[in-house]
Amino acid sequence: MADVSITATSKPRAAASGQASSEAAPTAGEPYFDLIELLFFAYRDFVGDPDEVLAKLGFGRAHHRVLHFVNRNPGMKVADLLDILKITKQSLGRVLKQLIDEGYVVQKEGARDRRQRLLYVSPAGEALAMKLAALQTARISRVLAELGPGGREAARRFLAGMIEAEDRDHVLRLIARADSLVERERASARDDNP
Amino acid sequence: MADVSITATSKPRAAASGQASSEAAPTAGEPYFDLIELLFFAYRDFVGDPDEVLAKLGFGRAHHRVLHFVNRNPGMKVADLLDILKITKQSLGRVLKQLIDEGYVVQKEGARDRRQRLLYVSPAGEALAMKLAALQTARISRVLAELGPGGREAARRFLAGMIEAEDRDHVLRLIARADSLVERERASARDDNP
DNA sequence: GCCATTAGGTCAGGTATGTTGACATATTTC
DNA sequence: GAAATATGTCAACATACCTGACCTAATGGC
Repeated sequence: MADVSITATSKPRAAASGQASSEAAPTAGEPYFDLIELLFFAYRDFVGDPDEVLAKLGFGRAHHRVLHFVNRNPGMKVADLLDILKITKQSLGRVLKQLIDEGYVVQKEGARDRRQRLLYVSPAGEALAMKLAALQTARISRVLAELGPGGREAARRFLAGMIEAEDRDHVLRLIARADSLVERERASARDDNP
Repeated sequence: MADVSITATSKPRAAASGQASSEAAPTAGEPYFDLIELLFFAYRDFVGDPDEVLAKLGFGRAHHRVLHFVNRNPGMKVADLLDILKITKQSLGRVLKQLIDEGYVVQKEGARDRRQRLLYVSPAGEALAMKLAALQTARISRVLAELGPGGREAARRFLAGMIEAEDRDHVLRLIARADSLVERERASARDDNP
């Protein structure tokens, strides 16, 4: 990003302290412009790293989301994915088909319910998903190292709070369950006694 | 979001503690899946509030971004906006034209350089921009109230750290400068002695 | 066993937002 | 006067969404 020089009304002043001038809390309805804009820029760079890798494979952000959640929730149903991503079946169908055709995702018929097409990542799919997660983790790690102890918990609480109240518990459960799911998958890969 | 029940490998276990099981720090390259996913869900809900309002006006997220930055940086050049949004002139042209045609943004010829078309929000544009910012601020306010003192600064440091290092200083300057710009605009609207 | 429901897939067509590339016009700068 | 700059525009295209309609196969209630 080049310098953005506002020419019309710009006059020399205390501009550019480097750290956005802080702690003038938006008491009477003053918008939190700083956090609004930081969230915009932070999110863009956060998804930017994976985007570059994906573009080389002919994939986009939509493929990333599908691959990510399937990797995190092996054996999930198509309907679960639709629910998490909040997109339509048709939209999911297109990207899912590409991921399957190119061997990153596989479907298995449900054992109890044979209508279901349970979703799993292939070894290549897991490798890609983990590569993308590693890129994002690297960015996060750098930040948390700068923030020191408590930074992770603070970030987590802020972000969790930003989630729509109605969905928040579901999301937190999803994250917790996925953690234990992946752990269980690994255990049963080492040793067939989950 | 409905319940997402993973049927294939799911067995009863310590799932769903409500608060994602914490503080098992990703030491040896363990991805920060929790923060990755929280960022995804938080951002989606963060932009979701404005999206609803915008949809009723026939606008999309692209219009929001343009309107937001013009509101925050009155008198900015088209080139500045291209630089912030990192999109092409043609993409910007389409949404900018709509915002101008519908009276939310106005252009004025630059005084020093008459090639420039400096961008300003109209009163209607400012009202809309502030309405959208208020929605996002309401969400943020609720979170910060839950987090207690220091929450805002922690969130700001986390988000600022997530921005690409190369751009970070520019963004922080942009935010700081916009704060003082808006303040100055208001002062000169009250009293013609900036 | 019949039938409604469910899980999933697919066709057809439309919108929003982005892209490249090529030009055009006015203005400033050297 | 020529080169560079700020902006706008035309044309064509790609992606990622959407709505609506319709299909198959399997399940489950009765």
